[in-house]
Amino acid sequence: MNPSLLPVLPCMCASFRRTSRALTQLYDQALRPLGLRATQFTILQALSLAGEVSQGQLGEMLAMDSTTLTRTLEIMGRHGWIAERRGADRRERRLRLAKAGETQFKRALPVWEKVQSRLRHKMGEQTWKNLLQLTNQVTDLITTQGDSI
Amino acid sequence: MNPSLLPVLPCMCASFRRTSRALTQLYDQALRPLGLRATQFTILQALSLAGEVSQGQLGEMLAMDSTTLTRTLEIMGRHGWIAERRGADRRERRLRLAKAGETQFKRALPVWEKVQSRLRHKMGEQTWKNLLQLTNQVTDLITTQGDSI
DNA sequence: GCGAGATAGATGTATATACATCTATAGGAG
DNA sequence: CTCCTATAGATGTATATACATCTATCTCGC
Repeated sequence: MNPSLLPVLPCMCASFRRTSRALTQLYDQALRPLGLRATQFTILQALSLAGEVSQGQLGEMLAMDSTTLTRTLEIMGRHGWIAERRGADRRERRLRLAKAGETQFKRALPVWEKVQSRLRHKMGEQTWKNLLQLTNQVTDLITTQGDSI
Repeated sequence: MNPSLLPVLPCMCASFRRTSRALTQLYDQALRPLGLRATQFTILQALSLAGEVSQGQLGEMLAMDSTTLTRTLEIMGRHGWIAERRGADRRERRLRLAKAGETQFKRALPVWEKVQSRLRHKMGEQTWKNLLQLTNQVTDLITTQGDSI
C-alpha cells in the first residue's frame, strides 16, 4: 500500500477507531473458523475472568452500553454459551459462562494466543506493554471523569 | 465507578475496542448538537485534507472496507456534504467535499478542537503524542504486512 | 403499606462495520 | 477485436453500537 494513503490522523478518536478496525479484522479473521467474533470472544473472556456479574457490571467492565449487551448476549445465548439467572435485585440479569461457553472459550484460547503472540513480536514487547497500559489509562480517564472532560 | 470494574484487558483488540467506544462516546456527545457522528466528522476531515480521492483510496486511508463507505457516504450524501464524479476509470467514484460539506466541517472544527484540547490536557502532551504515534504504527503494521502476522 | 423518584434492562431506531456475492468496467493475451 | 481475469464499487446479510423511551422493580420517606 502507498504509505501516503496512511496519513497520521490528527484526531485521537479517528486514530483509535482506525486501529480498532485493523485489529478487529485481524482477530476476526483468526477466530472466524470457530464462528466467533472478536467482541464475542471478549465477552467470553470477561466472564471467564469475572465469574458471575450483572449485565450492567459487564457493560462497565467493557465501557459498553448495557443495552448493547442485550443484543450481543441474545446472539451468544442462541449458541448456549451464556447462563443467567435473576439477581436478588430482580431487575438484574446475573450472567456467567455456561458449559458450552467454557468449551468454546477453551477452543478459542490457543487461536487468540497465536494472534496476540505474533502481533506482540511484530510490535515489540515495550510497545505492546505501553499500549496496553496507555489504552487502559485513557479508558479510565474518560469513564471515571468523562463528565469533566 | 468501582476501579475493579475496569480490569486491564489482556487482549489488545479488546483494549482498543473498549477505548474506542469510550472515545467515540466522548466525541459523539460533543458533535451531537451538529447532527454529526465521529465517523462522519472523520470522513469530512479526511476529504478536507486529501482533496479528491476514490472511494477505495478513502477506505485505505481509514483502514475501512470500501463497501462500508458506500453506506456511510449515502447518509452523508443526503445532507449534501459529498460531491462525486466518475473517474477516468469509470468504475471509480471520485469523492470530494461539497460546499455544504465544507461548511459543516468548518462548523464542527471548533467543537472537535475543544474535545481534543481537553483530552490532551487530561492525558498530558507526552501520552498524547505517544498514542498518536503508536496507534499509527500499529495500523501500519497490520495493514501493510497483515498477511504475514 | 404507599406513593415518588431512581435504576436495570428491553425495545425501537439509526448508524457503523465487514464479508460474500454480484455487476460493470478495465486490461492484457492471443 | 475477443476472451479471460482482475478490480471498483453496489447490494444482501449479519453483527456491533448507542441513545431515547418504556416497563418492572427497587428504595426511601412517611
